[in-house]
Amino acid sequence: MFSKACEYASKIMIYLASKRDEDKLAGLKDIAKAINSPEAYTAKILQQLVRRELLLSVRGPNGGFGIHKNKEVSLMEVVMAIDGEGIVKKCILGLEVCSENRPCPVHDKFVAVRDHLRGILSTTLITEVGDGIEESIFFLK
Amino acid sequence: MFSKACEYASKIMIYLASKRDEDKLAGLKDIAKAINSPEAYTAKILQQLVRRELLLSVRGPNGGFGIHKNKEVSLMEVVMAIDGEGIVKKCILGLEVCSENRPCPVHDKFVAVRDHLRGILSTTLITEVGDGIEESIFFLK
DNA sequence: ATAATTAAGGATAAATTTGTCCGGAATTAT
DNA sequence: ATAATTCCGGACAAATTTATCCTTAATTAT
Ligand code: FES
Ligand code: FES
Repeated sequence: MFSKACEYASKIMIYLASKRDEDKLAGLKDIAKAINSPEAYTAKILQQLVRRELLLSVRGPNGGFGIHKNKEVSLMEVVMAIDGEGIVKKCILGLEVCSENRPCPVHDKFVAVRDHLRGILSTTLITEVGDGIEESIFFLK
Repeated sequence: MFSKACEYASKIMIYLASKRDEDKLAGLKDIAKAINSPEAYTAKILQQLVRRELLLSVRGPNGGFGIHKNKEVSLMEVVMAIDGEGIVKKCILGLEVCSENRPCPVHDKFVAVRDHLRGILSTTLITEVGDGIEESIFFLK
C-alpha cells in the first residue's frame, strides 16, 4: 500500500506528535528506537520531512526533531510528502491515466475504495492519532 | 497498491475472460499487445498464473493461454496468486502483525478501508469485468 | 576557544522488483 | 521425420527501493 519510507514517515510524525507536550526535542536515536526502524535510513526520511516543513530540526547538543506546534498536519500531507499523490490518483490496474472517460474495468469499484482512503487520510490528524501512544493503547512497533 | 506484476496479472485475466467465447487461445504476443506490457515479463506472469491453475496453456502452433471456462475466478484469487495476502492482512504502518490486541494508531480506520477493498476483490469476478472490453466500454491500456 | 553533540548531505551498497535473453521442450502441420 | 510455432524455465541485467557509512556543518556546554 504505502512504501516502507512512508510507513516510517507516518510513524515518525505520529511519534513526535505524541511527544508534542515535552519541552525537549527527540533525537534520531530515540525516534528510530521508538518506531523500530533502521537509524541511517530514518535520518534520510527525517530530512525529507524537515525539507517539506512537516517537522522542525535543531542541530547540536539537545538538538533533535519535533512537530511545528501550531500547525495541524494530516496523514495525507505526510503520505503526499513521501509517496506522492499516486495512492489517490493512479489507476489500480496501472493505466497511464485514471479517468471516467477511459476507465479500466474496475474503475468505479476502486474509486470508491480510493475515496474512502482519501477521506481517512485527509481527516486524520497526527496529533489525534498521537494520543494513546504514551499510554500504550496504540503501538508504533 | 498492487505490484506491477499484479497489475499485469489482473489485466491478463480480464483480457482472457473477455475472450472466453472465442474458440482459439490467445498467444503471448496478443496478450502483451492487448494490455500494453513488456512481452518477456508478461510471459513470466503467465507462467505463474498457469502454475496456480488460474489459466490454462497449450504449447505449439495454435497454442496459447485461456481461462478455465467452468471455473469462476475472483480478482482476489489473482491478487493472492501474485502479491500474496499482504494487501488484506498487513498493518498499514508496517507493524509486524496487525491485530486488535496490539493495534497501531490507525488500525480501526484502515481496517475499514481494507475490508472495503477485500469485499470488492472477493466479489468481483473476472468474467464480469471482462464484459465491456471488446466493446471498448472499458480499457486495459 | 575547544570539545562534544547532533543533524545534513553525499556516496555507496544491499535487496527487491521489473525486465530481457536464450536454449529447450511440447505440439502441430507438412 | 522435419520444420515451424509456442510455451517453459533458467540465467542475467536494469531499475528502484531500502539501507549503510562517512564527512561536514551547526550548535551547545565547558
Ligand atoms: S482507470 Fe483504473 S482506476 Fe480509474
Ligand atoms: S495494526 Fe496497523 S493496521 Fe492493524
